[in-house]
Amino acid sequence: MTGRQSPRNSIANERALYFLKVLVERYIREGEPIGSRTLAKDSGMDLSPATIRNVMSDLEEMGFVSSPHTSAGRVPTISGYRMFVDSLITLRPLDSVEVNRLQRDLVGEGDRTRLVQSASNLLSGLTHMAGVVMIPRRDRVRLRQIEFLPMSGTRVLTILVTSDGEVHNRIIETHRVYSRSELEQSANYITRNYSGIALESIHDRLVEEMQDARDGMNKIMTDALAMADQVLESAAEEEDCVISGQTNLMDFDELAQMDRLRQLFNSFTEKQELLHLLDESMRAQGVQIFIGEESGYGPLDACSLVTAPYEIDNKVMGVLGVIGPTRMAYDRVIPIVDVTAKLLGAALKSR
Amino acid sequence: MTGRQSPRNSIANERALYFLKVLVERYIREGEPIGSRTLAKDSGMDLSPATIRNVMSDLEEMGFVSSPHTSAGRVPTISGYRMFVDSLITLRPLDSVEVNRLQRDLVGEGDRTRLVQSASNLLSGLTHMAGVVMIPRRDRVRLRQIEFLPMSGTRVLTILVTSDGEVHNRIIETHRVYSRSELEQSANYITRNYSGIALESIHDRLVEEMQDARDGMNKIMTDALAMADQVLESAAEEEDCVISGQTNLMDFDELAQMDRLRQLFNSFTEKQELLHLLDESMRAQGVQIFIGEESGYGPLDACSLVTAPYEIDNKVMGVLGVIGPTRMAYDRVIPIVDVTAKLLGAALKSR
DNA sequence: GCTTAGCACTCTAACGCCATGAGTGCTAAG
DNA sequence: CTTAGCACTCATGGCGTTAGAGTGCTAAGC
Repeated sequence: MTGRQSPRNSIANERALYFLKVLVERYIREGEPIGSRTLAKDSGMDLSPATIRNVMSDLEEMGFVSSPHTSAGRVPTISGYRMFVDSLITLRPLDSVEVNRLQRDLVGEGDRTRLVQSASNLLSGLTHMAGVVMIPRRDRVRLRQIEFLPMSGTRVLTILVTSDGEVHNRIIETHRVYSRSELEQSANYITRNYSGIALESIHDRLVEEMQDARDGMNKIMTDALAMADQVLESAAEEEDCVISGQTNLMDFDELAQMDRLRQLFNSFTEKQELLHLLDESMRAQGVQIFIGEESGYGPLDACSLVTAPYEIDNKVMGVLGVIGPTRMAYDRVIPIVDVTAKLLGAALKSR
Repeated sequence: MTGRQSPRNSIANERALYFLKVLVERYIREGEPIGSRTLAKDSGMDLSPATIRNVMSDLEEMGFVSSPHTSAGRVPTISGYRMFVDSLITLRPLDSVEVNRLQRDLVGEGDRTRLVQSASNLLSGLTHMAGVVMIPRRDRVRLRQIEFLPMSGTRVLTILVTSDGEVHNRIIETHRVYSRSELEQSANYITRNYSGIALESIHDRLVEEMQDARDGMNKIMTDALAMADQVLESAAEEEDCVISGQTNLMDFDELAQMDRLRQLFNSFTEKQELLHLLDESMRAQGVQIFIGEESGYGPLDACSLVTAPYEIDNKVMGVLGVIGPTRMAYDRVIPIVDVTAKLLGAALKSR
């Protein structure tokens, strides 16, 4: 066992990592396997290709690069990318002009939904990849007002307004026909007794009171409470995310296989698993990166996901990010995601 | 000029069209150019390939078929498809079991939006192509109720409920801060004076009254009317459509070129032009078909669009349809679209 | 002991060539 | 009008060859 074979010398190792950095940067730019000659020139260090070949051999042994076939150059492996983004990367932050423009594009959108949508658009526009913004389950949101309006037959339109100005509505089937004034009274009762209370704690109180009402044979009350509970439920389950610029992904030839692409697009429609992933990165703070199979979600195998939580008053409200090919310009994407998250938080706050 | 060259003989012509029918049917099934030998066998008529070749030559002259290159068989042209669906096609209607299943899948969805969504899903599921359902601008819909709720600062949450139970809301910037009771009064005023009136005629009345209020220096009133007008506007512009099963289209190799596909998918996100097309076919009654470039809309050049308006009480409410490759099983798709339109109409009525 | 030139080797991508076969159009005979 | 026969065209796929890029190894040089 010589030192050459398994370089534990920290200096040599550092140099190898420098070459890894150069290799990844170049590969991200060009998209083609990097040969020793190319890397020798690119590195700026005056070394011959032969030396580089030795280094590359080391890097391969460390699992950071691999070659598609005998006579091709090297490409980064997932661990290579990992090492790159964790320790080697030189970020290219946005300059103030760009930040200002971003900010300008983001404010002036009154509605929360609109704001989120435009944040997603910005992400996809800036990166030429797919942007995604998760609309969080707001857990500190309170009930503000509830309305019941009679529809045809036993149908009732229920409207729920929350403290942050979101409006949820749902059509509900009741046991008998209620008059307009009956419904109005019921709604007023509930608004009076429950407004200002956090949504998630209302349910429990409702069922409790429903029990009481049932015991007292108060059928109207039971129905009213049940209606409130239903619209509450539909308001609670509305966790969602918006994705934009999906079609940008069709331009990357590493994703150009129809079946892969199809899976990917389907996962954008399903959203379920994606939400799960985003949910996970809500706990982390700052930018988080899933490279290739790291996400553990099949359709994203050939992709990377760069996310950042956005917060209001230091409280995490949701996550946003970018989906693109594993070979993406991380040095640029990371600042973009980071800044957008901060700006979205600010924009939401000043709403 | 002999009779052969330009066959105006109606009998010969009829036979030629029969062969066109067989050719289109076969081409739709197999997807490959049809040669004279194949067609001779397929037609069931005891004729030699040579004869068929003559007929094919006629069909080519008539513009119904063409050959991709010298030694390939013939494929239908757009006019060929047109002739086929207009005069030659033998429809394969759904049997009652299928209709029942469809009906069952469609009812039980209370919400109008949900209903429309599931109709779209059904269309794409049944046809393995993309389903689209247009949510119509309801022009006979009346105002039912309006609410103004104060938000932070000068923001006001406006909620508008229409006679058919749709809820629209929007956050609006006002000139000064209004108290809860001021807003309540304004909303009550508008609800009292305008409920029961068709949405589209409200705008004119509002501006009229706004004029009067301005003359009378009644600032509160002007603001209230302006708010109502804004939420009205956003309710009016919400013409939209849902598309599902887009990714199904990736399986058709005639659409497999990335750039085309990308255009197509983008057009699904933009929707603008698509809505225009659908709007057009709202005027027609019964199933309407746009084949290839007939739609006059670039991204759909390689596609066909099969639509049918759906109606409630003989009044057209909207359009639904299917988007797929030009080479689609029209004999199956047309009945599916037709029946789904009827069922959706019925389901919406019994809402 | 690291660096490097030299060299044999490997593998892919591109190219040209050719054979194959499907299908045509035309002509002349039935 | 139908059909057999025939020459012709053209896309497709297999095959061998070449060019080029890049590697790993060895032995010499600093």
